[in-house]
Amino acid sequence: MARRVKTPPQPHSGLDARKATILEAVVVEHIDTAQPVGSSSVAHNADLAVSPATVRTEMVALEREGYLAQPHTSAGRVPTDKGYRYFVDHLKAGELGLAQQQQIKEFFSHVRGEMEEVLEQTSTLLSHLTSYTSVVVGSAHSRSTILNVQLVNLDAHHHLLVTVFSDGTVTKHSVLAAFEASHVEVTEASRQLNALLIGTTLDAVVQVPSRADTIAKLVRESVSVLHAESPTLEGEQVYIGGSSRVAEVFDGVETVRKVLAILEQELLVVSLVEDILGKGVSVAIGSEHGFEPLSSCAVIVAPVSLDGETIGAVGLLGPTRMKYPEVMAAAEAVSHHLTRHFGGEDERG
Amino acid sequence: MARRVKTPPQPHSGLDARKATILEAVVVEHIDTAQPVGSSSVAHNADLAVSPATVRTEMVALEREGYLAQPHTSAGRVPTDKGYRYFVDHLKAGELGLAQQQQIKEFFSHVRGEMEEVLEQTSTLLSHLTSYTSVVVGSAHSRSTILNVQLVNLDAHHHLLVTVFSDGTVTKHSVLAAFEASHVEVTEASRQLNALLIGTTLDAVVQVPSRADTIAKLVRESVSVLHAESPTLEGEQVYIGGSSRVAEVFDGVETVRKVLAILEQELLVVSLVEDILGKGVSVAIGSEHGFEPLSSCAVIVAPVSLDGETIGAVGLLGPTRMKYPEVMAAAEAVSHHLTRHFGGEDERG
DNA sequence: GTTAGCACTCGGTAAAATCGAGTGCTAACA
DNA sequence: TGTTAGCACTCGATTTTACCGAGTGCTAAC
Repeated sequence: MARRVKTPPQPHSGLDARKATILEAVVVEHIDTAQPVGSSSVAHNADLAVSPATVRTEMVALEREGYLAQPHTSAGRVPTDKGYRYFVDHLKAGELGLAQQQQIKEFFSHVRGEMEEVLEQTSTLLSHLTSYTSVVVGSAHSRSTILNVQLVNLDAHHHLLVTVFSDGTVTKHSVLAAFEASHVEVTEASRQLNALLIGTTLDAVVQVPSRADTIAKLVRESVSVLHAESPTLEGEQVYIGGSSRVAEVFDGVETVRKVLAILEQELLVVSLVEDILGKGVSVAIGSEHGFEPLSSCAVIVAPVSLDGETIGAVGLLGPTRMKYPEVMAAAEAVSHHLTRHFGGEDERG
Repeated sequence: MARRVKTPPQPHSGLDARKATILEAVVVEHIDTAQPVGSSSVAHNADLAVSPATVRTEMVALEREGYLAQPHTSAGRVPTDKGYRYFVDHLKAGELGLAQQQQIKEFFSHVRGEMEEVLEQTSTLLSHLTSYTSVVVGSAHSRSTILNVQLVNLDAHHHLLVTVFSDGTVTKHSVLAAFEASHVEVTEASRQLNALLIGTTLDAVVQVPSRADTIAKLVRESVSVLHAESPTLEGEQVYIGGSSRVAEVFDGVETVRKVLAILEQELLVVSLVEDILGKGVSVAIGSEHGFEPLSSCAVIVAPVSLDGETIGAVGLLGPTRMKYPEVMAAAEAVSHHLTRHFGGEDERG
């Protein structure tokens, strides 16, 4: 699924302390106000003991180096993607508001149910916490082994193949047979399927009986249906929370439309998240991810793991001028809680 | 203000032929242009052999009777909800474009897979067909009987209860036991559960064994987990297609936000659709459904049935000035095809 | 009942005027 | 050499004004 190479964060050259302070001040204020930031407010705001004029000369330099941009002459400065990147890279560990910590704790102490439900509710939680749109991805189970298979007959021709995997996921597949099969035959086929499949993974090839009787045909049909499962499509669940936030945090109908259109395509969302996914909390700003229609967005992703393996991810999507510290902290906190939730004392969905 | 002779408000039925023609012309043009419609364009457009002045007098009457409204003096007229209602009620059977008929046929001849997937893809189809946001609801299965139950153990304490219903749906529930249970015990519990539950419905109470051994405890735990299932929440699937359309067809960020926020809440959507659901294609315009935040929307709903019973619905959501004829035709066509698809020759998900 | 004629209304648009935040530059200063 | 005050200048945003014209309601004639 993940195709593109991730661009490693540029090792930023210089930027002496004062330039860094100024850049940070610009980013912070612009995130807050959504307006271009002028030299005087920076001079006041940050505890630089310098005049606006000095700030201005520094800003010219920052602009030349690509950290800031000017919407037009005689306007304040606005951070570029590169500016945000610097800001994010030099962020000290974000702090999460007490209220939000409380909310997370509360949520995870009360939540219960299957993994699917937990993930779905988590996406709602995340969007409430951050007021951005959230994306929660539960990864595919193609590596899991089969714990149990059951062929259930609906009527003479229609059967349902229900498969339980070791990671707790369950799939069902219709098996439509051209021939009639009795209840007894289906039960026997079910038994044989279990003998064949238990312990194997989906992509493992199994030896199917070549006999021509009803039972063998049922078994063959079932196995082939199971193998036909597209490994990419199935099992990769996507839960999107707070899509209405898109209309709040982006301006411009066209942008809103584009972002919503992307969110509709779950496959795209999955690959986007997986591209960005790194070891800890990862951020893709503006054009850093390859998705042109999302060039005005920033995406924050944190992994969720079980037994050391990444089994999913939580993500947040907002404008490039999003509240990075809080949102990154929230993503990290939730990803931690989720990891503990699935790995730990509780049921494993 | 000059007081005129009061004419008692006409009961809905009235509207002589000419008024009806004028109203229809206004509705059609306003749906097309989104602009207030003036008397002269109506006089031209509709094949009335009358002058704009006459149209104007009629419009005054239509306004007095509540079918039309004026955004402000010296602007054209705009249909009210009542106006749209009249239009819809007096619509002759809508005709569907050939291209769209083709698209539907194509879709249903190729689509396959479980009901869930079909419904999901249908929602995408609908939104493509109509360029509005679509809602597809698959109704709950609480009335179905249980065909098969399987208790699978993940490890000593975690088990998974997988239930197959006669309508082809499958549910899973985690069963977390405080005590250890062996593979053999779980298998036996599974067997007993099948004996107990096959053929019953979810809300039927079953006699559970009162013994204190591991197997009996597993059985009791499983049955209670199954009964704990909220009958409203489970099984009622909602698929929303083309939510990005919201940003296209509504104007005003606030409206977009509100509509998206509603769509996020699946329960609300289900109850909205079920409220509107009638025998054939039903329409709710503006404030006709009780949802205040959707007062600028119209919703079109058509039922999907299996064996004479309603098992779901397809819906379309757009602004009150939506293209009723086409959209109603599309909803009807798709609902028909779906009904046939599930009832007929194909697999039944 | 219908229509032409007409004065009137009022939102929308465009041109003009104004404002002011913010800039870049220069010259003086530590 | 780096910093700063001073200053002229820029240019988007806002307000003001003027104006157009689509569309109306009314009236008087057909």
